Amino acid sequence: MQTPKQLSEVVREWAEVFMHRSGRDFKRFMDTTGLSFSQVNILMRLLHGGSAGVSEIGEKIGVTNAAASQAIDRMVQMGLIVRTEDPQDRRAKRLELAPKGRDLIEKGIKARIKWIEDVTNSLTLEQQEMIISALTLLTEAARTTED
Amino acid sequence: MQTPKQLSEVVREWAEVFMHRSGRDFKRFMDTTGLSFSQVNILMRLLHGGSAGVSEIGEKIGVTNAAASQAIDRMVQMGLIVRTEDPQDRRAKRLELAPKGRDLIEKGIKARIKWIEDVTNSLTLEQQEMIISALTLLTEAARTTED
DNA sequence: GAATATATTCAAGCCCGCTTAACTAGTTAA
DNA sequence: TTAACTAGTTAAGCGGGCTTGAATATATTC
Repeated sequence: MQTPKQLSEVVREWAEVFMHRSGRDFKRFMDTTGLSFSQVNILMRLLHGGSAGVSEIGEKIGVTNAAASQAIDRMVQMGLIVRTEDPQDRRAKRLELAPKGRDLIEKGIKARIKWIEDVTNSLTLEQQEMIISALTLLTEAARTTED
Repeated sequence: MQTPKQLSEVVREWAEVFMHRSGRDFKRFMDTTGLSFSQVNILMRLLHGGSAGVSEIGEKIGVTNAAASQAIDRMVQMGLIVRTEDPQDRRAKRLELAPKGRDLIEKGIKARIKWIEDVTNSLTLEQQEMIISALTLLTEAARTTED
């Protein structure tokens, strides 16, 4: 067994547990907020990538511009997203998270990972330190290769 | 800054990156397989928890028994799930992943985490070892507190 | 064994997100 | 300044997953 193979195996098992457990929480989040799968995806993208245009978002989440426009419009009316005209190109709109939207999606993420905190609380400080180092490393590495 | 606070912060950032990146792949997986959000959830649950009954699954993924029954039936016809009568209670059905279904959902998971492998490949062996240890720890801890 | 409860399925209909196609407005270029 | 192109919105309609309520079959209880 080589290290790379072990690593991919470990990642796979971790992902399996993670996806399994966050699935139900994700559904509950959609139900309680009244947001669709695509809408949550949009909020996540805005949280992570800052501002963006309508068609850019549609392309990223895999729907038509029309669908993206509709999904966004609903969230603008809910006060989750701020839609302003792009001063450079007045055809285009610039979309950003409103404070309310940022708060909502961050709360959603927190709810989906709360069980991890519960799990890590039962570990020793040394183990927690190791996990901090490892996840920091992973996060930073991931951010250097953004899409 | 206490260690617990750092840890939760690190976990939150990691989760944010993870969810952001797997969102698009998840959508693509649904589109290419023709499966709904609930159906993927069901496959994930069967992969993780072994066999289960219809209403048990409905409850776990947050829909009515009727909805679960329908979603499952479609996947039985697709050959993804095996539905057999429970010998103990012939009213009940026992659902299990068919080999085809197991294969499909495992491929889906792999596709959703491929970017992690790409990311970790650029790390040193020592760093990889640390990540292996940390994720193994997390996975095992999570499994001791199953829902 | 009659009544009640449980597990699942069936049937009808609703709701909502998505797509296509048309439309508006603004930009670019000849 | 006209034509072609781009960004976004709007409108109409479709499809599919969901819910409710009834139906079927088996278990349990008295």
